[in-house]
Amino acid sequence: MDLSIQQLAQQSGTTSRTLRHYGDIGLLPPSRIASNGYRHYDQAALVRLQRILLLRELGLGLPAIASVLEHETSPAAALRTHVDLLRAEQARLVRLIASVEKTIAAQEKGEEIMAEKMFDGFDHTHYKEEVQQRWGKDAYARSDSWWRGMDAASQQTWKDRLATLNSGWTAAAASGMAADSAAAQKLARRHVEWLGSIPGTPASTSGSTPRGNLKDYILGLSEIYVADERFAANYGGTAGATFVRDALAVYAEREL
Amino acid sequence: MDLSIQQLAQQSGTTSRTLRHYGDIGLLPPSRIASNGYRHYDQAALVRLQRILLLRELGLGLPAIASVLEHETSPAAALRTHVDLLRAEQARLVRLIASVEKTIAAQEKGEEIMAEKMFDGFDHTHYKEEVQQRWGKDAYARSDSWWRGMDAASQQTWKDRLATLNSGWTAAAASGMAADSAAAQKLARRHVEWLGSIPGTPASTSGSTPRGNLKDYILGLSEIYVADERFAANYGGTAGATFVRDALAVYAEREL
DNA sequence: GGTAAAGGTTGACGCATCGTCAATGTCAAG
DNA sequence: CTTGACATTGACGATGCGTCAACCTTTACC
Repeated sequence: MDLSIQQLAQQSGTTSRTLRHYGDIGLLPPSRIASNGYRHYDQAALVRLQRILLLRELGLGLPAIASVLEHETSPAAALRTHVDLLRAEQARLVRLIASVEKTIAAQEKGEEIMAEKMFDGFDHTHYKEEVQQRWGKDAYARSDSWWRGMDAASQQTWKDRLATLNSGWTAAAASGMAADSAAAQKLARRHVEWLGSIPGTPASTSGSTPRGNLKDYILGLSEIYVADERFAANYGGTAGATFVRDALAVYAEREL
Repeated sequence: MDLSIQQLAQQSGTTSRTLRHYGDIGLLPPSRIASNGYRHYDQAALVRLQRILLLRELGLGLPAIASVLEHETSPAAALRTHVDLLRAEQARLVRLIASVEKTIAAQEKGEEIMAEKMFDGFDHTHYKEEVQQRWGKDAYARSDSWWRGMDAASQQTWKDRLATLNSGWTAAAASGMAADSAAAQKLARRHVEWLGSIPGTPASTSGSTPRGNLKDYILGLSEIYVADERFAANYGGTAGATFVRDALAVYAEREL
């Protein structure tokens, strides 16, 4: 029951070029190569390909797919990580669209006047937004390789810290405590410290960026938590996200 | 008031490498090149750079930015097109996230059993979803260059057709007519024809893909209209989107 | 058996956007 | 004169294949 490369391509909905590429990078080697050089694939290869395509549809990169298939440890864990990345990207797009629409609206109001003033004020007024957007972009681009560069233990530690933080925030928000209470501020500090473990951001200690950036970064980030429902869901709803933002804002003003 | 490349980079928040790149591709040529080869930038260049960076933050690609800055005709129009593309990408992510979460949930329920059955049934059960997702991915990747490859007149024609369609659908849905009525079916036919003007999709006439794909493509697409609120907004709310889906489904079953 | 049409192979370039060396030149300061 | 900061021009890398190009095999038909 051998399949030729074209047959496999057609069955799975990809192209033969893609299959040769997967073969080249070792992601899906042909199960047999005939004496004339032709590639042949068996049923196992078909199944593997289907899994690859599924993971690809879910947005994983080819190296990530390879690592999932090799360390056959719980695809669910890999997917859970990935969904977080997707959410970050999704949140970025939400802000992006809002920002573009705001720009369009502003331009339509007074094209002539705005045309210059808008760009004049760019680096001052829009600074916070810029930080937000840049953060989203950079972080997503780097987080994947960063994440996969960690060993399993570090990954677990990182996720544990996140889980602890989230449950702490949720409980604090539900208890009705004040955002500037000692307990909330303690959470805020831990949150900022946790953020520091993500490289390539103003909060990362390895960066040589001045602290002024960090404050704006935290303030911008906390606004995202409120503005985007996806984050809000992590903190027990909009009220929870608002609480997180307020606590972070107080902390940023006081300590950064 | 000349600026060196480093000064400009620092002021604008980019890197000197980026500036040299922009110079190389002609997007932002240095206003003066000294006899020693050093680049120097004046105030006009700074303003231009700020506009470039703003557009980049909004997600435009460098060729798109160049075309906006050259044909200085209404940046709003360019942005409006872009926001549509962003929305498509955003919709794709929404579906992607939902899909990944569904996968995770399914896996957590019965890991051992599902692990194989899931992938067994992949190409049958998930085919529609695959079509949806692939459409979103491909379309976004290609639509930008496709769109910018058109002359202004063609762009206008295309947008007019879309606007006409949308208002037609909205009106039809509001009138309470049946999805299989003649008027609705006429709209559906026009809708499918309009879809054919987008290259790289099963609906495009230039493609040599068999008609079986087209039917699934249309069915998958119409589901998106309902599932995603962004599209629904185009058709006068969820009810409108449902109407569009039903009408397209009837059309697909009868004609494709 | 000849010939043409499919279908196969291995390169290798291209795309978008710079990051990141490498090798080298220039200028201001000690 | 030497050192160090700042400048230059290449050129590779990364992502995931699309798209030729040049060439060989197999199949089908006359």
